[in-house]
Amino acid sequence: MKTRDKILLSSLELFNERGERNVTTNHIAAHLAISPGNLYYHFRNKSDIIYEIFLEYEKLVDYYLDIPEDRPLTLDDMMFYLESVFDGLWSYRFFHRDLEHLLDGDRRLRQDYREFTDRCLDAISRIFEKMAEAGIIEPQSDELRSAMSLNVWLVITNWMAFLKTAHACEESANLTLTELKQGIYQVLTLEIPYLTAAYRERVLALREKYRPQLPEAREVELPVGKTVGWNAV
Amino acid sequence: MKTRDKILLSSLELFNERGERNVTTNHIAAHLAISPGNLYYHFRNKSDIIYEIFLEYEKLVDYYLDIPEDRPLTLDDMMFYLESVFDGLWSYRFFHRDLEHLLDGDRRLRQDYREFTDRCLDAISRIFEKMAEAGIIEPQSDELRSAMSLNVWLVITNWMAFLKTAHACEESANLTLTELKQGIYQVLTLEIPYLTAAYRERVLALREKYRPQLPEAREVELPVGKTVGWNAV
DNA sequence: GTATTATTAGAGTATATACTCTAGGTAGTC
DNA sequence: GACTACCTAGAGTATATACTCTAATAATAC
Repeated sequence: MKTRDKILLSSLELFNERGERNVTTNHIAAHLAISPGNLYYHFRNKSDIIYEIFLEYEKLVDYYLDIPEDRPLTLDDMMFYLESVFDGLWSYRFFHRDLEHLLDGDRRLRQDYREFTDRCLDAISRIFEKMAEAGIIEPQSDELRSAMSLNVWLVITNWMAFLKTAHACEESANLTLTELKQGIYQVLTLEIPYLTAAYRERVLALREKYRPQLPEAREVELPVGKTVGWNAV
Repeated sequence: MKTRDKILLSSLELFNERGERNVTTNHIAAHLAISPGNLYYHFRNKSDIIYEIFLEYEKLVDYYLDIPEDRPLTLDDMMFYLESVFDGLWSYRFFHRDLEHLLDGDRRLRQDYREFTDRCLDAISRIFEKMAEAGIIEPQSDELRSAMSLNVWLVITNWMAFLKTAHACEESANLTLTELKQGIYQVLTLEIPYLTAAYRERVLALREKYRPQLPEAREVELPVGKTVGWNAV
């Protein structure tokens, strides 16, 4: 593999593990056992590395969210979208973590990210529209669909932050893809009231698969008698 | 005012304006025209300052979310909760911005914040419960109510980040309280399908008051023909 | 007044971070 | 073999940041 690609790969890996804020260009170089000078031969600065990684992320999500216009959507499609989006979120999880700071440091990125968000919101809205056409959910007004889509976006993009801050016990350490995908449970919660009678039971069954499990570690840690909070029933 | 209080006040102000990451203890001291030594006489370190500010924030929100158990809830109550929570969010807006990093730097804060989140989620859930008792929304299962409350929390706490990243045009600069409160529109969107016939129209009317206005600046900046994205109808 | 305590100034330090610069190596081509 | 384009090493730098230390000053107690 070319050094340039190795730098991108290692950067992504370190960013995801430790957070962009805690990874310096020197760390990246050290991790690859190359010199800082070498790294800076391939990239003008740290922002450039981040920007290139964003372009990959963007490409991936755009690919996932390409909605077929020649056929109706199925439940399988919907689950594929959800699974894919959370996979993408996982692979580039450093990105939404320090988003605000990243955008403050790079105008291009800010502009591109805004357009990216707009595209995603349009895609979510379009998915809802086609789900209504397919009889999975009741049709909604454009306005409601837009607002709903935005709520879906907020839940999706911030589920990880919630896990890391409110949920994780120690040091926000080892989060798993499985835990992340419990966000699908939350997204499907948003859809429940709009489901048609024909599909309601099937979607609820799918949703059950993502229901968060009570983490043992946490229960042990809590004082006896205390509620488990967000997960309590 | 005592120097100690002045430090807390200035820190909050600077953190809110520039983000915690961009404000050093030296900045705070300079802003107050005191010496770094003086600042460190009053606080052991930067984390201590942040922690004290968090305690204030926590106290404020706990006060707002104190739910009266001796009478039913009204629509006015609900709007008061929403307005208050967003006011609090505004006053301490630096906090949710760099939350993850702040928690990584202070164990006490991590623990306290987790308990704070749990309390807030319980409060939201309790509000839904009492709104059902008051006939404003249809009653829901415990499980659904918990999941809903969590979604409400996600929307509330991340609405500002959305505005700053996806919405703001330049440098995520001047955000106003009014814009922030458009988050109420999003929260009420979550409630719509559960509203009872008796209250539906009234809540929808309240919601309209918070509907986001198309920002002129943004439309001008966009290429002709491009959709406005999250706000498009 | 004197002793004690609380407060403040301000120079200074250890560490880190993004990034530069020069010199040299390597691979392919004619 | 020499020319060229690409790649790499590694020491070095300017700046920043959180924090310390000492000495001086103000406030208070007795």
